[in-house]
Amino acid sequence: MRSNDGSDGDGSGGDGGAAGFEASLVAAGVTFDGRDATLLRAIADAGSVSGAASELGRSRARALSRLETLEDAFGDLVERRRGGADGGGSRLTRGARALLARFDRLAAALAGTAGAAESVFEGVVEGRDGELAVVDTDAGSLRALAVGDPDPAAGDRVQVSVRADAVTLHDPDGTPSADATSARNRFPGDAIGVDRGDAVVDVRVDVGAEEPLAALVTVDSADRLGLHEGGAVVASFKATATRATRSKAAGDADERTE
Amino acid sequence: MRSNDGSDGDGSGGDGGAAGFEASLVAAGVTFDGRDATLLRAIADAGSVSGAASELGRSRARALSRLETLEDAFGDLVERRRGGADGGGSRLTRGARALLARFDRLAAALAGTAGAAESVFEGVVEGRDGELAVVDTDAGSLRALAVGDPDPAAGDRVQVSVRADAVTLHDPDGTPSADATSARNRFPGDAIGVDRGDAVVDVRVDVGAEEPLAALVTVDSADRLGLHEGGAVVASFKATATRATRSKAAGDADERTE
DNA sequence: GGACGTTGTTTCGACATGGAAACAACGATC
DNA sequence: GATCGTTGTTTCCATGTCGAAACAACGTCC
Repeated sequence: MRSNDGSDGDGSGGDGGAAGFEASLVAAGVTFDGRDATLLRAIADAGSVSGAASELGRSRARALSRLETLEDAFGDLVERRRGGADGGGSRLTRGARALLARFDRLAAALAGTAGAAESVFEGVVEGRDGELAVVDTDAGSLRALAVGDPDPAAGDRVQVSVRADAVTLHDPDGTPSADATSARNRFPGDAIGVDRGDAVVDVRVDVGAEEPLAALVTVDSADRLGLHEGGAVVASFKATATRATRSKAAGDADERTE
Repeated sequence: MRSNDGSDGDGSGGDGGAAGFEASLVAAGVTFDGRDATLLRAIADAGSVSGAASELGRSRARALSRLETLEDAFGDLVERRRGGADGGGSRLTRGARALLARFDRLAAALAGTAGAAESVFEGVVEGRDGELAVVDTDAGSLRALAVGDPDPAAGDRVQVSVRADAVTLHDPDGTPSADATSARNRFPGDAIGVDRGDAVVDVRVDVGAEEPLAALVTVDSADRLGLHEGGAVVASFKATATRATRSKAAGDADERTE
């Protein structure tokens, strides 16, 4: 099992490179990326395609052409008016605003995902229960959502990932609530890393796997638990917040070239 | 507040289009995308760049050129050998395998995130406590991680998002555990949608906001709670699993064009 | 030494992308 | 009717991307 800290040194070059990643929406073979979002926003701000193109240092013909391509794939995005007061103008459709919102959410989700440490377990699927898979890992048996194409079947080697922000920590002597908590994956272990921020704490828990399980909790929670390095703790996370994907095969062919 | 079901009909065109989105890594102005990952994997499989290029229907010269560009940005990726047994060959470096792993994790995380319904609340930041923000929403006051660039400050209008898989449901008559649960955002409400799958249940909870809060729980949990449409339920989610980002301004200029 | 199959490099040509420029059309305003 | 500033459309040109093809170099194997 490995912990992946999403901000581990991608470098900071390039236009979108501050974050080290980019996300885009795809439909009908057309990609809606940050450049397209910028164009739509500039149109909304300027109230016209010509104003937006000028602002962005782009050719109006190309901007219009791009809008047509995007509209073919994503539906109407810009209402364009020729003549009239102000000579004409353009405004975003509801569809455009929805598309931008979706793009923003994707970007935010990615930023949230990339910024959140994620623990990865290696394991083997022991069985399936509908959308859930029971996976045997070094830390013990756990339940996870089977995702990917194709999703993992019994016997498959999988990688199980869980975000640090999905992990809840408990006092090992506490009485677990009888309601939803018994549907959670639970692992007792020892806190081997406790890094305090202003209001949140990064915790690493040795649950018996190769590498520690990462948890992100509030300072309030940590204090309430009396959390300290070396102390015993119980980590839990929902089955539905746990993902199992089939392990990828890259590198298997290396032995052939030796 | 809106719920965003990440799989809401993007269409299924294009190479990566089945999922409706793509993510890529960026370093030094160079983008590492699915096409690059496919090339690296084909090289590992074929044991040579020429074999890989042939398999992919690409020109060898371009594949080699692309590898050089990628290596300038991401470090050594392919060890290439000219002559020798088999005439030569190529193998992936550790760095290449790490890069592929990182790309896969990003893709998997995004797939996991996008496939999970996400509830979005509108709100205003009332105050900050280090990395956490206290946000006033229609559903009530909650705590969330302040993310984005710049991250939200007191007084900012924000969008608060929480994944359905981060939401835990409780019996309203149950005794909350005294440990970590009191650091959670908690909202009582009524289940207005209960859609059962084989092993997981999509639940929508009316918590008093404009749109319902989405939760993804196991069938076991739902049964244990006696969850049914119209029934009272308490929803909770960790502050550290909640994100607050500043609201975007697109569309504000629309009134100017009226 | 010749054969083999790879990497290394270059040239050519086709296609895609995108800015600059120009002409045409539109509808409100004066 | 003329003016204005937008949209609509087209052409031209420069740059970028990428496959096809060819020549060169390499090191093992026969």
